[in-house]
Amino acid sequence: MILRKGVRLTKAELEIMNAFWELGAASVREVQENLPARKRPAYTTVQTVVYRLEEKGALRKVKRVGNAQIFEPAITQKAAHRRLIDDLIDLLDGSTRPLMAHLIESGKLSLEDLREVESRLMKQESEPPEGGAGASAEGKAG
Amino acid sequence: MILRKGVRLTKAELEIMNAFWELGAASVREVQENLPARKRPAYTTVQTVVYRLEEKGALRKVKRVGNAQIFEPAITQKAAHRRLIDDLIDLLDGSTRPLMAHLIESGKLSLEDLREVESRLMKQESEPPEGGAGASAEGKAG
DNA sequence: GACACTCTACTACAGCGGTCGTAGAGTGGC
DNA sequence: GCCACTCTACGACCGCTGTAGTAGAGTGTC
Repeated sequence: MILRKGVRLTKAELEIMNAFWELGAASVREVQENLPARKRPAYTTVQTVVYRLEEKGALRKVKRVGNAQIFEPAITQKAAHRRLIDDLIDLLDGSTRPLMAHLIESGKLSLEDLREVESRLMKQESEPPEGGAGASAEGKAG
Repeated sequence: MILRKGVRLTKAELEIMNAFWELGAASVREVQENLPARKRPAYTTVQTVVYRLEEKGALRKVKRVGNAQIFEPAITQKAAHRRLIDDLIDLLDGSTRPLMAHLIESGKLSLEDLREVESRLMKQESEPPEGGAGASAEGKAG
């Protein structure tokens, strides 16, 4: 158990990762061109972030095409989101109450959402998970 | 309308703010001594963070006692939490789905929580908010 | 084999955040 | 009025992030 924290991604990194999760495996060039024009940084900016993501273990090199390196995600979007959410809950002292309360007040959560979630929860309670962690494609390769 | 974004607080800043929210008005010294021993940084570290919080508008000076400055929160804990949550949702592309899904899977959300939230939601729907923003004690004093 | 083009590798830099030290000003006690 | 103590004011440093430029290596085409 213990740490297995995964990778913490910043907003810009997440932007890049989103492209990879969409494209699968891709070159820096492809990713850069896939970014929405409004927030499309210079090629080398994307390149730098991609390299840092590789160092962090969020991307991995898979092959070369011409002289271009092709990368693919080494973590799932879900895992990345999990990390973000866990960090947030940590900041909120581990309580989900303020979170839920805010979601409701801001109208970001509808009754429908709730109902769906609720039914999932009930299903889960009758059929609890095994380990607790639920690792899948986390990437623990050093 | 428009921005009204409030203040973005980091983990360390939040730690300090927690002390202020607990203590009300306090000096740097009081805050530092109130921090749990494990994560109690040097006095000047707390001081620096407090000053930065004042610049950000999260704290304000209220008086002096001896030669010590007394600060108090200029934003509510709720507002700070709101900001954190909004930022997260933004990172999740505005969708609360992954958030809810994760909360359930991680067991951080119980059926009880859900039920409570649900009843609040229903109450709200029959009695919608007035302005939309719902500002309270946000602190817009220059 | 030379050229144009692309990609990599490296470097740079500014801003923020976390951390702290030091010098000097202010204050209270005697 | 002097001293010890406390607090402020300021500066410093490092790591991370966002952003980008430049030099040079690699590649495909003639």
